[in-house]
Amino acid sequence: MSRASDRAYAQIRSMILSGVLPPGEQIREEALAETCGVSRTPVRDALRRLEADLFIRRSDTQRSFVADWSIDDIEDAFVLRAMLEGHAARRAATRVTWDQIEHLKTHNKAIQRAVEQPVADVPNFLDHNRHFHTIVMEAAASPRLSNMLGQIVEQPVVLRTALHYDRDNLIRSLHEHEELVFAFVQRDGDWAHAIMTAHIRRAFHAYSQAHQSGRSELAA
Amino acid sequence: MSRASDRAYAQIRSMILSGVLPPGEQIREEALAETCGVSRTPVRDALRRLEADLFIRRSDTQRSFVADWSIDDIEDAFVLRAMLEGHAARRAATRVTWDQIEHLKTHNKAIQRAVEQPVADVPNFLDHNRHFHTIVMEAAASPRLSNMLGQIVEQPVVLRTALHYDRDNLIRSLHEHEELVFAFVQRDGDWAHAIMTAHIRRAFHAYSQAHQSGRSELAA
DNA sequence: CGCATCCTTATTGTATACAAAAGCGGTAAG
DNA sequence: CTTACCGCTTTTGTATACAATAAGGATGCG
Repeated sequence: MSRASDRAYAQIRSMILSGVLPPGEQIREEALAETCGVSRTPVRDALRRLEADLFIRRSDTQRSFVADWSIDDIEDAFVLRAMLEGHAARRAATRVTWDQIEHLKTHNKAIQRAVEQPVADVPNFLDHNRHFHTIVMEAAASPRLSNMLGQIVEQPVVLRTALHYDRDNLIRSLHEHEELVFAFVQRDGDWAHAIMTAHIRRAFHAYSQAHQSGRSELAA
Repeated sequence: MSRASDRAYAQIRSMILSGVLPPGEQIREEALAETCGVSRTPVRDALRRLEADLFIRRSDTQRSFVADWSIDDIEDAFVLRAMLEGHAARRAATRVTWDQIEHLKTHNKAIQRAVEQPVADVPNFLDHNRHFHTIVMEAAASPRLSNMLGQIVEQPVVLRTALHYDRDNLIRSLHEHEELVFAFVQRDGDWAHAIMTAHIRRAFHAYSQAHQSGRSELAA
């Protein structure tokens, strides 16, 4: 898409995610335009998209505010993600190609290497984890499903989740990926669905626990 | 929202729904601006919203076209809608307030009146049907779910579906709504889920049949 | 005759100026 | 002391002009 409105979108989004624009903060188009070094026109464009993504809310009188994501909101997102990605896994089980299965195995091996490091290589874990899930979505062959998941799976949340993973969670995550591949090989959609649902819900509980124990640092 | 961009949105939307802008037609901002009697700015605003509503698609080079859905796309959307709205019904069953239940009953009575007309009053049917589903979504209390469903439930498809409903389908639809209210009163999430899933899938098959038998008129 | 490339034209993206509307504060009346 | 109203300031909405980019067609080369 267009350069200026894209930059504005990415920049405002990252400002929200990094906390520069805290939840509840009112958003003034002109101020953002100055920050991003563009005029209000592309900023307004970006705000529209961010509003559609639920990063921004508008009052009844057209004022924009940074959305406030409570832990409940995040659980909500995880529940939806579990449902959608479980559905994707079921579809994928009967559609995935042998070539895709090979790719999934390759990524799992890379994840294994990342986990087996003396200090777990989280960036690599995340990278291959993302590719793994992307391949599953491709195998599910439902553009709408991919599109919706893209909106729900906020990488910052994924990042925070993984950052708080202990080794046990990392290994469990890997094993779930491996099991999912087995289910694909067996063309067992129900099994794939169950594994993926459990995979996402375990991730939520890891996030939730880390978030609770990490409250003090946020409050400080 | 703002007057000009609202008028533009409503007008363009109705042009798409009425077929003045047929599927696949390229959209030129300036031409629409002239038609709506406003400048390009609010038209662009409206196009963004219509794009989010999937009334409009954009090519990789930023050209806008009236969306054209294949039957496979539509089935895909219906499957997702059944899943999401089924989930919403389950959540709603344990959260819906008595006040909301009263509203649901009111809309069902209005739907009944619309259906009982000598010639079914489809606009009224659609209007109260939409309100009914909106209340269910509100009762489900998941903003993300509402948001995603808003993207998936393509109003042109809903409209066409209802336009092709025969009286039998209209009555079945009403009965399903009534059953759903019963399930809510019983706080039976599983029942609500099942009814809603069946409701959506019946709608798909009605659409599918109407679409097939209606091909000739579209081709003409 | 086919195909690549450049040039023209059509269309979209961005900036700026101005208009409309909402918030805010002060003042005066009850 | 409260409240309603008025006008000033801030913020958003719209129009217009201009810049950038993509489509379509002509021209020249193989």
